[in-house]
Amino acid sequence: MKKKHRITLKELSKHLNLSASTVSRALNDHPDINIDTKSKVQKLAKQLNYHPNIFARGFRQHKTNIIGVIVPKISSNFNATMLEGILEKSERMGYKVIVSESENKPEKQTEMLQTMTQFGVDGILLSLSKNTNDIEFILDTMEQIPLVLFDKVSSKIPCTQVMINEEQAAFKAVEHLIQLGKKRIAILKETENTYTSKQRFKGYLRALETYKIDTDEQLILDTGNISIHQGKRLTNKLLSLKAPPDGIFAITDDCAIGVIKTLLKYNIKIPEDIAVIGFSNSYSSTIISPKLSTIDQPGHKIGEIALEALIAEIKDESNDYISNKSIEVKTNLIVRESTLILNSN
Amino acid sequence: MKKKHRITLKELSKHLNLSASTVSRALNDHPDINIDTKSKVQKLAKQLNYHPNIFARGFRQHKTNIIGVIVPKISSNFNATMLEGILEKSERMGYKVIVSESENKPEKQTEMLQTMTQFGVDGILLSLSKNTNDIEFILDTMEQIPLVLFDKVSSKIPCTQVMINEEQAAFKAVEHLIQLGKKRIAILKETENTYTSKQRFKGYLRALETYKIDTDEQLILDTGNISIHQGKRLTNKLLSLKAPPDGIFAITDDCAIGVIKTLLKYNIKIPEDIAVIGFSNSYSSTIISPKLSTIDQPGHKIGEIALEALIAEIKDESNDYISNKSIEVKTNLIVRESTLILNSN
DNA sequence: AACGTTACCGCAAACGTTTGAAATTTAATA
DNA sequence: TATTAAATTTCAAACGTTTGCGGTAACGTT
Repeated sequence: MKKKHRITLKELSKHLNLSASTVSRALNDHPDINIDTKSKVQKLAKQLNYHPNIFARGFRQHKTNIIGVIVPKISSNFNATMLEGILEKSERMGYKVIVSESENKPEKQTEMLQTMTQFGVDGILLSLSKNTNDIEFILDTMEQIPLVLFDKVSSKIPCTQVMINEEQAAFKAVEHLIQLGKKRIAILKETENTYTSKQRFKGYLRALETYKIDTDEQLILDTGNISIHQGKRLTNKLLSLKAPPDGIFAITDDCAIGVIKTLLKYNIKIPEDIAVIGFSNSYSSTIISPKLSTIDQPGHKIGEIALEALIAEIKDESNDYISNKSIEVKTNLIVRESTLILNSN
Repeated sequence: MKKKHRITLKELSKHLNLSASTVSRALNDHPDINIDTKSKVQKLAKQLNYHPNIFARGFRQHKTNIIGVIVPKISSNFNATMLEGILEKSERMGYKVIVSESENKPEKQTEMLQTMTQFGVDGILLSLSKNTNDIEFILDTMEQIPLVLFDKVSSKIPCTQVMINEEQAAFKAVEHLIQLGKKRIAILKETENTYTSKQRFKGYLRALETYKIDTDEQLILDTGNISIHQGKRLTNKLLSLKAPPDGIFAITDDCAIGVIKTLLKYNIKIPEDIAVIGFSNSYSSTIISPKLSTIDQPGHKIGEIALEALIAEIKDESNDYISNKSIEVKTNLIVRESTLILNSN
């Protein structure tokens, strides 16, 4: 299909009997240009529906006003929510966003990182894939263009990172269980020491310690690929214990849903016999019955803040200063039926 | 932050003692170039990590290899799934994708359409916002660049469209209910005549007609904003009928989930007393208990096909030929607990 | 009247690549 | 060997914009 002819600067300048440079400056509100000519130019530009050729401009200015976003999986609701935040903010800041997903494969992530830099994005927003062990390439691209990590971050990478305080959020979740009167609280976490899993586990431990509850190895379970299915499996394991738990903290909502489903299967009362809490405030957590208590992660906000931070770095002219601050976004405990014990006084 | 120097065509050509044009052609596998020089050039290019400046190229060639995608809401799981299909396919075809969402607001949609064309995308993939009444602007942009509609489409817009056969899918759903022995089947649809709602309603009617079941106005309910909440409300309405239904077809899974929740509240047996079927095969449909029967829409595939169709149009040199074919993607009936009647023989 | 300032505008180069046409080399044919 | 054809390479222009620098005109100041 043939594109329609689009009016150019030169043509515009001819219409006005001005030089292209003057028109360019007028359009860009350069102080050298008389206010009257400015308005004249801008008026005609609007009239003729002139729009600068973004490629000529980008070509000239060595910047694209495009930022790249890489997430593990775009169809995960939480990632999509963060993306919304990013999109909304970027639009307001005059940036375009190109997105892609690593499918949680480090190779794919490397590949995307590469194509994006090659493509010429001004900066990259990255949420780490699972099993990102080889940091090399990320460090490489960081030398080329600004990069900020969000959500799935790593302290090994020296750049600004935007995330929630996982440890504190997990602490809140477990504390909530304890305040319900629960004493034997299990945690379902990941085997691999992802940043997320590790931090949430730390929060779990600190909560127990704070409230003087002994940890019990039997109540600390982990699995490779945390999911509904694994939630079910681990719950079965917990139930076969001589002293089963009275509260379960699953580090993802999905896993917690698996927990609830098998608890229901055995007619175990939730939360009276066993209370359950998840993490994420996913949509499904409101569908399952009993509704799942969980930790709300403000995805939208994380996205917004990450984008802001990245743009700040893009605009920062200071040479190869590597900024390195962690920005933590607050979480909220959301109490629903799976931990809601009605006062029976 | 300062970007690293990237090697250019000229520099590369100097290294090789060749002209820039030869190098350019060698890299692009032009038949004029000797095979030996080609390989020599390509080797050094790789070695020096040469990558063409995308903007210089886009500038020169008047194309960007970027395609724009606009969906109503990116955090809707189904949209995200289609996006995955688009991303995957586009990557393989050498296109970048920039995405944005209209938030189901026609004004926003128009705005996005505009910025994308201005930006210079090679084509647009659009899933229509609700209440898109003013088609004017879409028609306008269609004159400028190729555009294909997907999922949320409209027969009023003369362009190629990729979608599921809504009518047939709805027919299947209702037929399934009928084959269960249900006679009084209600439908929960949208008040506004969206393409989707209208087609699904047609399928409902055709199924009843095919199986010689009279329609009953009382069983045809609609609501403005179809949702869990509305599903609950409408179910209450249905249950207060003198002759309540024995099957309910909700045109979205969310709505169907609302139905199930209130049915459970009144201890109505699903599916024995009332069977329920939804539409979409959303993640939640597997979370709710009983698990929801539904229609699977192959989102991934729709995305892929839509992208293919768009690229075909982009590459189509024929002038302003407006292609106008509908591509229908097959759906599958998914039977789960909410319509699963065990044979009691 | 001569000079310096200021305000405004145009010239021309530059960005990195592609591409039509011309130029050169090589091979093929008479 | 001369001539033509084919294969390979180079030249130079072009794409649309921005920007350093130089130029002009108008004005105020000595």
